[in-house]
Amino acid sequence: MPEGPELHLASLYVNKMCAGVVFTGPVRKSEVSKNPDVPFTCEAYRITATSRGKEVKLTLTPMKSDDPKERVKAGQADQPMDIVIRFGMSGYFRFTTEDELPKHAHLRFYSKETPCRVLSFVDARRFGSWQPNGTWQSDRGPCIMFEYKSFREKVVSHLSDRAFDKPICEVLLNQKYFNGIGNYLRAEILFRLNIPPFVPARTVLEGLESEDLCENEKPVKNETTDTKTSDGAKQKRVKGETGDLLRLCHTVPLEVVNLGGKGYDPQKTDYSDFKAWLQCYCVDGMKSIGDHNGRTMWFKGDPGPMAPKDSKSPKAKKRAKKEDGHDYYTDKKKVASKRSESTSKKKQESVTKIPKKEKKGCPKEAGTKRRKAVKSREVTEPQHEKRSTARKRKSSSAEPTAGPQRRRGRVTRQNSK
DNA sequence: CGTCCACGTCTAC
DNA sequence: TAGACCTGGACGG
Repeated sequence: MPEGPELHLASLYVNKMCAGVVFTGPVRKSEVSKNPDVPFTCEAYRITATSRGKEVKLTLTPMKSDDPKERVKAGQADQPMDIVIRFGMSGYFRFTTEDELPKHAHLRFYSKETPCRVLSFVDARRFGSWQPNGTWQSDRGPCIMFEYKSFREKVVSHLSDRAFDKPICEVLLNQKYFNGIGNYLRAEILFRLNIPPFVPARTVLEGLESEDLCENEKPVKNETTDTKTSDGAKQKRVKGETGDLLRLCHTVPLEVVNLGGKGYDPQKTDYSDFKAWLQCYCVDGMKSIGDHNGRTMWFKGDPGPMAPKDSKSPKAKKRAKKEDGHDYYTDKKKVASKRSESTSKKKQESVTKIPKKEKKGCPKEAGTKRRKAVKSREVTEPQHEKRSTARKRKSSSAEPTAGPQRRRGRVTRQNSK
């Protein structure tokens, strides 16, 4: 469960489950983990957590002891220790009894209770990592959810950085500026504003103010914001009910936090609320192509000018290792797209592939009905906005029109040229 | 059974 | 800009 919202929900989970619980002894690591040992042991300590972007920090705090001398002799901690954890693609926390330890529980903290319980950092793929006595990774930027002001200022004041030469969808994954945004969030955010994913990032971001004028506005109605029609330059007309791109990098993740559940976690029972929340990522009827790093970008409509010509894919990798020298036959697969057209106008359509049957890789609803999207046409019709919670769930089964609609329009494609 | 795909970094040619 | 690093679920044959 890896994007900002999931990491934050994980920290809330730890604080809730471990409130009042006393832990004891050494912190234990699985045999198979290549991460460092955590040199901490204490007769009695507590655990609390905080999150920042895509990292969680656990703080182990020794409880007061009547006999400091004894403690020191026993090699016990008397000072708190912070452990900074990154979740990789599959990390999460679980608090269980000792005999219910989840498979892949790579870092464990034991409680002092008698049927003892264990707080585990579970990580099936082991892409996650931790650092004892750690600090927030220095090259990661401010948290998009809880350090919004500095996050925004940092982006706006660094637009000349070459990092912004790339397509906006790829820049959104750059943790130096967007700490907490991941693959599903970038799709949902760009979708809400109808921004083509492969448009140069700087083009989309320049003109945004370092201060979010939206912040102190009420529910903000159709605040249409003027536009200093005064010839040249940018006209700020941002804002609307939604806000600009940077603001959505803050509010959209918070929506997931407010869903409660566990965010992206197909195995979870309350995963359906999250699935119902998704409007674009893995949604039927949406398009998807691999970006320049081989990550799947989900979107609707125009891919934008910087879309990969020949959708790359780090797939097509390991080819038989038999022996035969000749096998530079290695890749093919999605190169299936026609080659037609060619120069002149960049008509896409060859790059975008619409899900034929079921998209692999996107978790199906276990047991329940799948989410159907408006396959026929894209809804342009204003629906009744009804924000609020996604408590409904269920959303009637056979509803063919339960999908994502709600186009807000107003793209604000500024830029000069 | 085998292939493809997955919420993310990392480092090496 | 490729791989490497991993496990496991969904599909296809």
